[in-house]
Amino acid sequence: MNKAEILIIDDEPQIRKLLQINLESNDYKVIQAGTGKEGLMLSASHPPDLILLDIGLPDMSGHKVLEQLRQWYNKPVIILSVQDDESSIVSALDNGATDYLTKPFRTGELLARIRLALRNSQNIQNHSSIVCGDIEMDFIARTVKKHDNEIKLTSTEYNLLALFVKNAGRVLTHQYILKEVWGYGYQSETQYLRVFVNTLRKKMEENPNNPVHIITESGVGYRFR
Amino acid sequence: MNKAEILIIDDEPQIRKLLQINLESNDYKVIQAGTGKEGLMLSASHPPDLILLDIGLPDMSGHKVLEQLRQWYNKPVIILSVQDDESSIVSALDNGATDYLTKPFRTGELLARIRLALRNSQNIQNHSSIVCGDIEMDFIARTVKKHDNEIKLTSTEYNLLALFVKNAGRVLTHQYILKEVWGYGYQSETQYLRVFVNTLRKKMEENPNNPVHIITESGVGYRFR
DNA sequence: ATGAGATGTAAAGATTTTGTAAAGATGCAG
DNA sequence: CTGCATCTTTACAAAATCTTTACATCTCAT
Repeated sequence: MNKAEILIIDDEPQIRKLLQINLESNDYKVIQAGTGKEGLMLSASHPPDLILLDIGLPDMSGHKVLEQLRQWYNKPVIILSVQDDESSIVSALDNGATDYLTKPFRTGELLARIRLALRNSQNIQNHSSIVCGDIEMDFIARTVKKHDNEIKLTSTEYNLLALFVKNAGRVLTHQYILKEVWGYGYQSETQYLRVFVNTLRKKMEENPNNPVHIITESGVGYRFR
Repeated sequence: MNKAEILIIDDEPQIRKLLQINLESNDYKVIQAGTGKEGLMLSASHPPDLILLDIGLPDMSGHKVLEQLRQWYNKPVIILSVQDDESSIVSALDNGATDYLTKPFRTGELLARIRLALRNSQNIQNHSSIVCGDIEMDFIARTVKKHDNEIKLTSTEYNLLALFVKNAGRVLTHQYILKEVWGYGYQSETQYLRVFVNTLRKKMEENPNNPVHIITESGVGYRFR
């Protein structure tokens, strides 16, 4: 499982720094924005898994930012605010905020509420599976189906196929694949790759002699489509 | 849509009265319990749509009530507490609470958080029992039946099977299972898992040598189907 | 066309992971 | 205290997976 990415939208650099340190030490990846506009742009170009949004931004109200975000973004948005104002809280919660914390907040509590929000968003929506022709991969269940029939893959086979599917269409070099699936120090073991690509083809392809999914790019690597 | 039913578990009658008035005037149906035991009984006999749970109960800790509730109840549980104690908040949120409000709370905020919780929970179904093929699990009675015959399971066996059933179809890693069933610090005791999976298979599977329910995913974990 | 380097394939061997039985330890009810 | 149920630990068997080897086949520049 990859690190969850959290976008902080807050104009106070010292708050951002504090949050960054705490979040990163809890194994989240942190992205930062100092204005509402910048936050909206960043979240659109590279959607994070959760957004921490300050209500008191210099360029536009956090309420406005939330409203715009919710037109398309459906992952958690936690509001941070110095305003301990009930109408602000109620309005934010009724307009799509996942939670609302008043500054100064306690770090432990914030982290717990982030865990909760991420847990909920993972269970409800993101049953993210990718479909590539007749192949369907479910990354949460860790299963692979071909024509709705489950294919049994070993752990390494699954990791290899997942790498291919996540990079469908692009050529992956032998070295890169070996590094990602087997780890550092295996980058010259190209024979492993041949063996595993072979068994994957036998399991997935209609005709393993004439593969349509795992294409070999001679001298370079493999490509999935 | 019928009125949503809210169960209040709180020992202070004046708080219950205050909540009742506010909730009923917002078109919720209110049920009340003055002790943890009573709350657990009421929620089991007639599951409400949301529970407001006080931490400081006379007969048992609200944390304990929450833990027992979460064995089968997966609709929102909002904690109300006079303790503005970070460790209590974190522990509640990490153990299944939907939200945590410190008394004295503002009614408008509470109502907004209730609306939010109900909105979020609408998509999730609440199962007090689940049927998986020939296996039927009743989370309230804590019993398991195979072809309508009750299977006798120990507490640990039951917890393990419940975890599997609740996550049917997805691969659960050894570490995750150990953490959920045995707790932190047991994450490397994979041998426990082997022993218990073995006994579960002997009790549930038609042919334990060729299990159809608890599938092993070598190198990763197990999967229930 | 040809041959060297790259890739594919099958299968044996090595290693890791998992399954199983059973003995020892623990805790709890009567 | 005793006996029973359960959990923990140990030892070994069985199975699955990974690694290695040997050789077949393909590709492409000459």
